[in-house]
Amino acid sequence: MTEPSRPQRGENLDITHKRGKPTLRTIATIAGLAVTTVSRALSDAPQISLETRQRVHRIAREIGYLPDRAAQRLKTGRTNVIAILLDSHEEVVGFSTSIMYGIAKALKETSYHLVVAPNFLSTTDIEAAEYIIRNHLADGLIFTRTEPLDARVRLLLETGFPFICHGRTEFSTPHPYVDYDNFTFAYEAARRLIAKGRKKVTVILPPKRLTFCQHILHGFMTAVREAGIAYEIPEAVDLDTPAGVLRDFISNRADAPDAPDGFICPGEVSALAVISGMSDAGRILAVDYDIVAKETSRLLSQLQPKVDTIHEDLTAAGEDLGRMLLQRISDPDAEDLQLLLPPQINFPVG
Amino acid sequence: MTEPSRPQRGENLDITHKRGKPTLRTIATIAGLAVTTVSRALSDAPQISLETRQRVHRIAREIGYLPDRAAQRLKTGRTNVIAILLDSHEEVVGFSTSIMYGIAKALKETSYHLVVAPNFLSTTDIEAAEYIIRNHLADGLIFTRTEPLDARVRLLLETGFPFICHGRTEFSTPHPYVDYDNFTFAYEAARRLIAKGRKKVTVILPPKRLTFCQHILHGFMTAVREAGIAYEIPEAVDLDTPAGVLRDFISNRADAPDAPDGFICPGEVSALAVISGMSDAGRILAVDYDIVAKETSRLLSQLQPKVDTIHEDLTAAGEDLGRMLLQRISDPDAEDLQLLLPPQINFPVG
DNA sequence: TTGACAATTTAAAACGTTATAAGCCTCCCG
DNA sequence: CGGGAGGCTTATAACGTTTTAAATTGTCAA
Repeated sequence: MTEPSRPQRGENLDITHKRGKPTLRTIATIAGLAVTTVSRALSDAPQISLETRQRVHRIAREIGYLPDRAAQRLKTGRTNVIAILLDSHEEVVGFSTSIMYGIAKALKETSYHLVVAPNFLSTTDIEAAEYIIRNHLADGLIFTRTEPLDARVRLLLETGFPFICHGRTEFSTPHPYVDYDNFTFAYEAARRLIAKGRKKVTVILPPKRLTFCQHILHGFMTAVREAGIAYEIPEAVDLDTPAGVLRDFISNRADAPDAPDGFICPGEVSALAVISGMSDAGRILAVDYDIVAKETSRLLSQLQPKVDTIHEDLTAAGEDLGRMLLQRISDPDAEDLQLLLPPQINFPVG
Repeated sequence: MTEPSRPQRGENLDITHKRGKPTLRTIATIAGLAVTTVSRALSDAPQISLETRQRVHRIAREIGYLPDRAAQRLKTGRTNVIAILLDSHEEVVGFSTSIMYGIAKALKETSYHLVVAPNFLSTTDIEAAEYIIRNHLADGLIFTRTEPLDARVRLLLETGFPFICHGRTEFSTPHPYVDYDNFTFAYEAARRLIAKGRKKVTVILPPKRLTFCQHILHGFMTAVREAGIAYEIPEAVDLDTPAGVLRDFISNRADAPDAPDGFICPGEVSALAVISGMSDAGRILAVDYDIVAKETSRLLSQLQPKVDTIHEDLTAAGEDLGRMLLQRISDPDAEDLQLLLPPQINFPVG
């Protein structure tokens, strides 16, 4: 199978290259082929004979050849880079690490790298996106915390740049997204509280500008209206409120008349803050009040087993985001790039 | 100052380029200069006249020129990439997001990008580093959670590849690092507990293989010996123990004889787990026992103000890591690339 | 025997940048 | 007036890949 005496046409038989790394030329010299042939063989072009293709692949594997990203990028214009836009919100505990881990998982075995593009490259996050598009710093973009008429989405749709976001929008043009079914989360959470016999329910909403705030509110109100139960929506606090402020708010509210006894917390920190606040007011969890919380780690359910939890798997979401963005990049007309992930309900029986 | 009638020597006066992006040639055409000249002018080579340099810079700014990373990388061999090795440990809440944010902050305004290299590119984390070095996928490496004879550090020292780690090692060859002064943390934490009149102190240690476990133990033991106070070191649990397991362990221990009444928790989750466990055993924080905890967010002190906290600013650490790695890259002989960050003690007076 | 054709392989050019080595002036000195 | 010497600019060649077009085979019908 090996052809040792094939005529070597390369004028330079020195295999070790200046920078030491094997290149196409290294393989070409070894195989006695032209660089072009090696290139096409490696990309499995049908014009290259099967035997040659296999031989080239074998040599490449043996000498540990890896195509030079810079050269490929320069030639093809493709960067093989996925950028993730971090906004400065990231102080919130453990938020995007899981998502990034998931994305990285999806990118494993592909030639894509994941680069972190913090929004403070520019003054606003939209400018960060603009900058990346204009200068072709990536082939695709991922970001989170969408708004109904998200400026980033608008820009990306206009320019036709591949992207996927975690969260939906209200644009009429469909676009790729992965989202968590927050309607169902809030609906089931409220029903759980009602089933437990709570008399007045409430919910710590995300900041109003975010799309999923509406979804949660909608799910909450649907369950509340179905049951005809009392409720209230705090205006002074949201999920981004510092834990200490939220805690004080809750404890003050508990001391006032008609305090709610059922809480929906779409985040672990808020659940802990509610527990602290209620505790300050002398209320005992599972006795005086109940909480249903969304958790993205196993932290809350382990620390506070009396909290009913509904899980959101952000690592899985990240994996979907990565996978679907790659699809979008390779096929601009791809369908089915919208995914709504179902809540994982962990209520104990009874 | 502008020279409108300078002879245009380029044969191709078409400024708009195929891919639309301005290149050196675009500037060269506009300025009536050679590409080489533009290149050197932009890098402020002294051989180029000041006037030309300024003119070229101005044009570049006006048309929004940004050098092509791929071409630069191909030509110079420099990738302009910093890679951060994530290990799968990242489930732990909020760990590396702050560090990454800090690194990104340090890389802002430079030409460096931050890429996330999860260790599962390969089976072990050392292989991930090997892969990156071998294939020149980055100019420098950042990683965390070092061990005394860390395999990654050994490899990087041997190959001379630029890196910096969060945490120290015990190699005789000095290398760049940023670390938190965990000795002082543990020492001051123990002294605080002792000052509060606690009779028996304990500490939840990090996994033993990590360098900073020794530092914490050393600080702890120093304070304990100075004061001649009772202590114990739990063997069955560590900082990576799931919160629920730790909680059960603490509560069981509290029910047994000679239980400690002073806890050092070098992590927020462990502090919350200890509080839960002690609460299960009917013990009340600040009455029956005290905790001094390390916190990397403001979460714990806001939720549990009775916990004494010592702060570790991971964003700042990340910024130092980024900044110092860039120094190391540009000057292999740079000194002073070792930084020990002091604990920020937040004990209330009294 | 000669094209024609398919099946392979190849040479050459290009992507945008930088490094090397020249080039072209102008000025000054002998 | 010849010849450097500076001061500034430039042409050329690479980096490693892919693309376009062309060349080299062998095969087979006319």
